[in-house]
Amino acid sequence: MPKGENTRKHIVAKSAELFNRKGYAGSSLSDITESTGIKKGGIYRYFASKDEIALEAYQYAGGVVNRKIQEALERESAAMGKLLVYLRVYENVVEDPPFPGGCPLLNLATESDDSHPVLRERARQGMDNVLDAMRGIIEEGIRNGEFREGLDVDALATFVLSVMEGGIMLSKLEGDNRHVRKNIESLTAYLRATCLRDKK
Amino acid sequence: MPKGENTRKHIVAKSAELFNRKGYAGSSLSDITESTGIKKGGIYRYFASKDEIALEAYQYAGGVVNRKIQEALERESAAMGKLLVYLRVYENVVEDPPFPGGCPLLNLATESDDSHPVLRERARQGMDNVLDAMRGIIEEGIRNGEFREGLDVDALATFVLSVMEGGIMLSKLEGDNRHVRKNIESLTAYLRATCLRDKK
DNA sequence: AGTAAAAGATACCGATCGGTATCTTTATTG
DNA sequence: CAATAAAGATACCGATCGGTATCTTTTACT
Repeated sequence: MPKGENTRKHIVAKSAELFNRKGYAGSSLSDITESTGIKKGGIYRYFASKDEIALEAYQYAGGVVNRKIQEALERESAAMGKLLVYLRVYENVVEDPPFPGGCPLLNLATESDDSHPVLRERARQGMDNVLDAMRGIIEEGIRNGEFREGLDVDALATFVLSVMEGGIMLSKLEGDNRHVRKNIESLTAYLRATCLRDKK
Repeated sequence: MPKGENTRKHIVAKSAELFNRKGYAGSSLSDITESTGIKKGGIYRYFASKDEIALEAYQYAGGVVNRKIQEALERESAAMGKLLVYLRVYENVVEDPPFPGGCPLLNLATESDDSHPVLRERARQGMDNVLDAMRGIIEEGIRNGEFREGLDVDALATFVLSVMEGGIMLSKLEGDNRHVRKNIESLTAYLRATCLRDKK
């Protein structure tokens, strides 16, 4: 374990917070040197460009959030409970988000979709991963009889992720978790009313 | 009507496209001079700072979208139809958004919430306006018997706006309108199942 | 047509941008 | 402990940033 590996990880971790808070264009190399305590010379030893840092940073941020989701998923058995986990992780976005700055996917997607193809591709991968995971949960739910058959799996995954991301945006903007929380309730009602096999 | 008024509007209109596509931090004064064809000297005659341009630009972009929504609302009589209008306006976000760059509220909110208090305040106003309008539609729906009584008005407005914004984000990122479209169907099912008084 | 005011272009400001070359310090290894 | 390599700081690069002072052109009014 070479000495510099820790430095590299430190740069990635600190930059990830910066990028996720202030965006790619809104974060400068000087911001990075300031928050890491490492001068430019030290940073460019490990990364070839700001893009390269950002790519790893968002990967890292996504990984942190994903780990927390996986942990919470293990505590759920029902498919419905698992889908709701994605929203519950952001239940306290305002004061205690799973990663500082909120949802990395939301932040990266909205910033990059019209301007930065490379970062956009990273965002798209993140989206695909989440949608895939959700589809797996839904299909499992259908297989074991929790969800009705004939359910539009793609549409439900899209719906859950949309409600989650939209709620995060609103709650962060208002500075109040009520939007995410109300969405958890509304989505619960939706799943009960139109997805469950035996309506309880 | 002084000559310069047109110039001013021209600057606002062009800057709005820029900001909504590439963000506030991602758009430079040079970008504005380039897209407007007006040099810096001309621009700073009408605006004191980049912030001031951005403020008016997002106001303008929101106004354009809002006008299209109002027009579509007039063609709907039922509350449910009216709520769905907000999503339908973005039915073709990818190739034909109501404003270039997608939803100004979504873009401004995600960029400004952790970094730019002034722009964030503008975004919050936009959010409040939309939620207010939706609440009005819902209350009207309850009053005339279309929606059941006891409906959580705030929660429903939050839910509709969340599904809309989340779908826009996903569709823009994937470059495919399917997310917004599927959300229209899912939301329709939700409204039918849990909000309508007489389930049809 | 002449004149004053409004509009806009040119040229410049210091600061910061992303990035690099080079030097010094710190670790690692024989 | 000396030699060597890895790590990081310093100092600099040209370009661009947001913003301004000044000059020229166009427009409007008498």
